[in-house]
Amino acid sequence: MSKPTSANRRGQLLEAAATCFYREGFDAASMRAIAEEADMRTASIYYHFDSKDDLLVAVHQVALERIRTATSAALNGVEAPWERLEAACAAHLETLLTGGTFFKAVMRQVPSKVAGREMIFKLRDDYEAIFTGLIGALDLPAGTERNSLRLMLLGAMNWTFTWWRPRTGPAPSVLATTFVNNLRTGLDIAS
Amino acid sequence: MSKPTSANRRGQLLEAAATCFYREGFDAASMRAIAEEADMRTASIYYHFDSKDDLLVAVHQVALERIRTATSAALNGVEAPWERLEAACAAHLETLLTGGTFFKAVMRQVPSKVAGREMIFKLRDDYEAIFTGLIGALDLPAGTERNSLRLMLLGAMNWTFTWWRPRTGPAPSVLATTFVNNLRTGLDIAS
DNA sequence: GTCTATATGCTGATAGAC
DNA sequence: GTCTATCAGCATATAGAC
Repeated sequence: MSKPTSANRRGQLLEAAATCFYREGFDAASMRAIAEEADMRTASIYYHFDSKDDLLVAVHQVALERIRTATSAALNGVEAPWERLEAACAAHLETLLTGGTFFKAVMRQVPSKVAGREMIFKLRDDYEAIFTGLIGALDLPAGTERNSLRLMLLGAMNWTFTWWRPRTGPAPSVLATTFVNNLRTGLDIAS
Repeated sequence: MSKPTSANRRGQLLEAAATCFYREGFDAASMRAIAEEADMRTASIYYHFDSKDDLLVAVHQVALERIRTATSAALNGVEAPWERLEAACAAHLETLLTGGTFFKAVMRQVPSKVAGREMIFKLRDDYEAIFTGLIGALDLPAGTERNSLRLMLLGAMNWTFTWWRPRTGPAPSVLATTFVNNLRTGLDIAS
């Protein structure tokens, strides 16, 4: 039982792949670099995964499953619609910014030639549906574009990884409160 | 005068590079593909640019200079602070979404190993300073985080290229109005 | 300015021993 | 399950003719 098994090496490999994909980008990350990060030889990867593209899809599956769980869990016991949205944003940003390289590897443009691209988009869409539900539950002014609102909020959040830095950046939960409050309360004091 | 000159071929090459960088991503775009797109041989590129990295920096220089000009021009004759912000957002989105592949090639994560990375960040920061100014001119509620507000708005806008599609997506100017109004007027009707 | 030809190294992936 | 060894192809970049 203490010998390497397919299962535990697979997880280790996924972590290594996520790290390399995040650090260098998918195309620039070589199978050799991933193997080294996972402390094995290049050929051994192919026992666990059929191809580099497969590895990218698998990283997305794990990452989006984890962030979906975290965001859903943050909603437990929160009742008011705006508080629920804020809780979900806090969990999303917390996971994205401080949850490890896994998520930063995933919240970016998908390479155009990857086999399994459609699968990756589906996984992402499934996760983002949580926010469609939360925004659907809000009592909004007549004529508010809920779809644009969701994309605006997700865009603001997913762009944070381009500028946020561990020590100097605002705490993810503070950022979530700021973003949601900027939308909730009007910023134009003259109106 | 009708012969190829350094100047006109250079521009053609930059367009070709932007197209390839956008379509395939920087790392996946090969010098061969760029050469083919520009209708020349690979070796000829090196007469105009020293390296692939140089080409990326040059694409950024042209793109950011153009979008800076467009956004600045949109402010002419607009006086009210919120209207100025909206006009700038409309110009930004218009250029980004319908101004050609140049801009979509630029508004994305910068590859980590590119020489001239710092220059690219500087160019981007210089452009984004326009928005720092516009948000600085707004009369906002006490305690509003202007920096977070800028990053939120730029994030929402720069993320649009991941989901916006020419025929089905909302017009850029409509999108700008929606984004700015979502911030300007409070969305929480109970407050 | 653009070409042909090529140097040199790295790529993803496979074969087959252990 | 992991290894060594290797394949075939493509990468950026250069040399030098025209």
